[in-house]
Amino acid sequence: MPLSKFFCKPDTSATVKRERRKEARPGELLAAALDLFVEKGFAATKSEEVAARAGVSKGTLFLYFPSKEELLKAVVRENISGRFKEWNDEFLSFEGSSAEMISYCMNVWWDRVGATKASGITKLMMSEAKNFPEIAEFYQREVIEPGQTLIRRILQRGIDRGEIRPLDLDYAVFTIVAPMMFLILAKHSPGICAPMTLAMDPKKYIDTQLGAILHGLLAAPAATSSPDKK
Amino acid sequence: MPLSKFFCKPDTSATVKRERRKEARPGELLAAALDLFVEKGFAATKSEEVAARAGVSKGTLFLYFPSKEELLKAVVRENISGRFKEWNDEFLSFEGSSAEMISYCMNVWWDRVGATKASGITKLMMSEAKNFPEIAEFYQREVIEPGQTLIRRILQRGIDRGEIRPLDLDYAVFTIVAPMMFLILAKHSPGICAPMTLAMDPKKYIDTQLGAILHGLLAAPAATSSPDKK
Amino acid sequence: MPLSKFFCKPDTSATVKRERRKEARPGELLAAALDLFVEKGFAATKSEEVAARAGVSKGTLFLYFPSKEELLKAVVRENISGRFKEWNDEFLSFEGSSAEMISYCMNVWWDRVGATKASGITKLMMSEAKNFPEIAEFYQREVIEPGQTLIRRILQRGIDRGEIRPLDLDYAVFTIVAPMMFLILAKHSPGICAPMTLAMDPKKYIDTQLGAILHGLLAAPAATSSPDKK
Amino acid sequence: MPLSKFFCKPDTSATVKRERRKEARPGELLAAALDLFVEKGFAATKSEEVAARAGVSKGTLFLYFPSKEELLKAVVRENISGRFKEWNDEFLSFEGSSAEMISYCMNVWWDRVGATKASGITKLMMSEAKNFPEIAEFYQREVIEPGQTLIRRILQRGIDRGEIRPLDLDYAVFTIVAPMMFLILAKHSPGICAPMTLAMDPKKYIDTQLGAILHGLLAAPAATSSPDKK
DNA sequence: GATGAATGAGGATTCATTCAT
DNA sequence: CATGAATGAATCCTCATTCAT
Repeated sequence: MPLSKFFCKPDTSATVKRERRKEARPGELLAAALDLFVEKGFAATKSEEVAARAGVSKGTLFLYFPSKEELLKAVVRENISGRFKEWNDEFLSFEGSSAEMISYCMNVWWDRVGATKASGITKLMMSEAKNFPEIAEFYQREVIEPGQTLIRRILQRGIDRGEIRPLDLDYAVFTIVAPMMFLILAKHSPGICAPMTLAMDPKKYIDTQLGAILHGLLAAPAATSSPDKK
Repeated sequence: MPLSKFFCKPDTSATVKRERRKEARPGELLAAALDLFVEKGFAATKSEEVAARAGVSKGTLFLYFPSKEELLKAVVRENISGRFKEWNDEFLSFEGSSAEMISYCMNVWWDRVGATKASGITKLMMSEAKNFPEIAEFYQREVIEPGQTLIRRILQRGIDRGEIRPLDLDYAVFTIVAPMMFLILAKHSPGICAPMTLAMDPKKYIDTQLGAILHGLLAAPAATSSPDKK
Repeated sequence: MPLSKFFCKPDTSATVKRERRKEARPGELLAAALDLFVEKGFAATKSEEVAARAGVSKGTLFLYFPSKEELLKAVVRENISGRFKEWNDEFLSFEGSSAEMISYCMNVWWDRVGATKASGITKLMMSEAKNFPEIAEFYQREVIEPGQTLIRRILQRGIDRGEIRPLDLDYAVFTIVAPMMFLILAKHSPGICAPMTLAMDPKKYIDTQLGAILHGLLAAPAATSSPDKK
Repeated sequence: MPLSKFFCKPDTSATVKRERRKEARPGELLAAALDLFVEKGFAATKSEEVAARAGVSKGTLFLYFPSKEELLKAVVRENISGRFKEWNDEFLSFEGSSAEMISYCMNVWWDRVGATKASGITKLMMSEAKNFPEIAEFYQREVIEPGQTLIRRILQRGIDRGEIRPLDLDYAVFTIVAPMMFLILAKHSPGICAPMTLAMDPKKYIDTQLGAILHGLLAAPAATSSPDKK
């Protein structure tokens, strides 16, 4: 610890560059890796590309991650928020109707996950789960299970309060989950979900789906709805 | 299950089998390639694996397809049903209610595409579209656009007949499409959609989603819920 | 198995080249590897060099050996003759004097091991034993132990017959072993043992050493030999 | 064990230790390098390991030695005793019998070289001479030639005095040299010379070999054994 | 001086593709 | 036609060396 640390004004210019970078490196590399793995797939991404996108050289990547595969693991670990407990608490104290709750749930998910880079992880797992069972299992435990549990609780609460029809929850959760997955696909694989000509607005999509999910597509005279049309 | 199964006498002589195989080679290679590309991704699949699964040697693969990439193109081309025109006609003459039509649409799609290997193509495009723009464009043209047009027509017909609420069709089609994509994901990336402990029954899933999509999740006192729309 | 095998005269020209080579490859590669590992050390030898010396390309090497390290193991395994049992039998039935036996032992060792490529293995182990303990252990078991046991028996027989002075056999074996090691060094590390100007003749060296070992360096009046000189 | 150990007061202040170390750096690096080069070979030793063992950072190593290869040269240069002239003088004035002289020679060599780190240089040259001809030549000139000349003189003196049988000196020197080389091997490549179960005592080994070399292995009735020579 | 973060040439290994058989 | 041995470009990864701090 050089004395300059005490007597000089805190390093502003030059000193910073190297030292600050050192701490920033792993993050920059993880971000670059996430981008590229999501964009091109794990196998099709060269480690040198990752390094280049992070603004460093090949060698530097391996200074921070011992192998490309460990980099992938780190990417997944890094981007899996352990935020489910926090969300759980948030929903435990939620006071509104089930419709509001579901709406809130999907919108919050979009803002905090779907719209962020973290959504790329799900896209990544879609392609790579089979190749990296160990990572897939981790993803299962950290994301899928807590997520579905959370949604299940929301629906159960709605059923208990008489706001939601009694449903087979095993399948009903997918009614909430499917649009989320669809949004991720639409974001990361444009052209797979919609014609490239349509620039989908996620918030509008969520709104529309909420309308369908909550009230159905069918027109008002609901009592008579489907059976006897013709 | 082709009709030939019922009308032709079963293959008897070995000679037949062998000659049959020779002609079947490209098809077997395409099938093997589809399986593996879907399972492990294009880049992570070795051409030798494809050959091995098709029961031929590495060299033979390149006898039928000039390169791994051409093989991918052929796989996509081969598995894209040009059946949209036929389906279109089927729906033009459909006589039931919109609810029945949507239900029929999803179930037929599942039987003819979702449940078959052809569904792998969609999974494949999810991962590889970015890497093979040429193929992606082809897929767009041959699958996405006709598919969405078909669904659009069904919904438009429903709106015209007063069976379906007036909707922004650009987004409403996703209400039908999203569950299909979700099913494909659930089939090809188990563990991404649901906990591995749940063995999802696709037909039951379709049924449940149809219930939600058509009538909404909310409980009976619907009279007050839908009117405010519009 | 093509019928040509039975009806055509055995393939002499073209057919041979490829097929014969396939079986010859591993041997050619092992020979090349032994040469180079001995010459330059394991770490300093590039796999491409090994391949080149065997007259094939880089890739071919890895067709036969999964890694450079496995190649090293194979080299050691290949060159460690399990000939000790055969030698043991040879010596069990030996009829001459102990002097003859020791002389025969060293000369035979030189002809069958020292003068052959197999001697390179010992040179190799001198440098690499520390880096590859697994291989070193194998070498211990297959070479060192049987070899020393054999020599021990020869000396014990000589002592029993009163031809050899009673000796601490643990150390006496080295009297036989050391010249062998020295010959290997002289062969594989010229300049380490003798000035480069002297082209050592191994047979002559063995003879000289046998003279020294058996009769000592000191002049004839042996009874009075060393103590009271000067 | 330098005399300073006995006459100087032990280092007390930290400052001293640190400054001492600064000056000692090159020496510590050379010592570390010798250890590691001997243990693992030149190519298999990483410069960072050398630095670490010397307790400094990678960068510091290159502050003192411009390259890994220069480090090797320095290691060899540093550890080659220029003591041959001094030894030569010692032997010129030696008064004992040839047997005593040879015994003294080997024991002194062991104490001053064999038992010290300097012996590693010989081990190092065994492995690396081929890769660094320049260093090998230096070693030749500085070690092999003076060493063998010294031994030659001892033997010649013995022959002249009638204590040693007339011998081809070119080969007779090896009778003295081989046990030395063997000791170095036994020290640095345990398991190459003897079963790992035997912890060889160098002094005892030297004694035994002297017995063999001087008097031969054969039993007493020597009168008949030596005359046939000549 | 000393450090250790960064570099990039170099070596191990893979795998699409070729081609002699 | 079919094969699979051979190839070598491409990729992962290492490590000697540099240089800003």
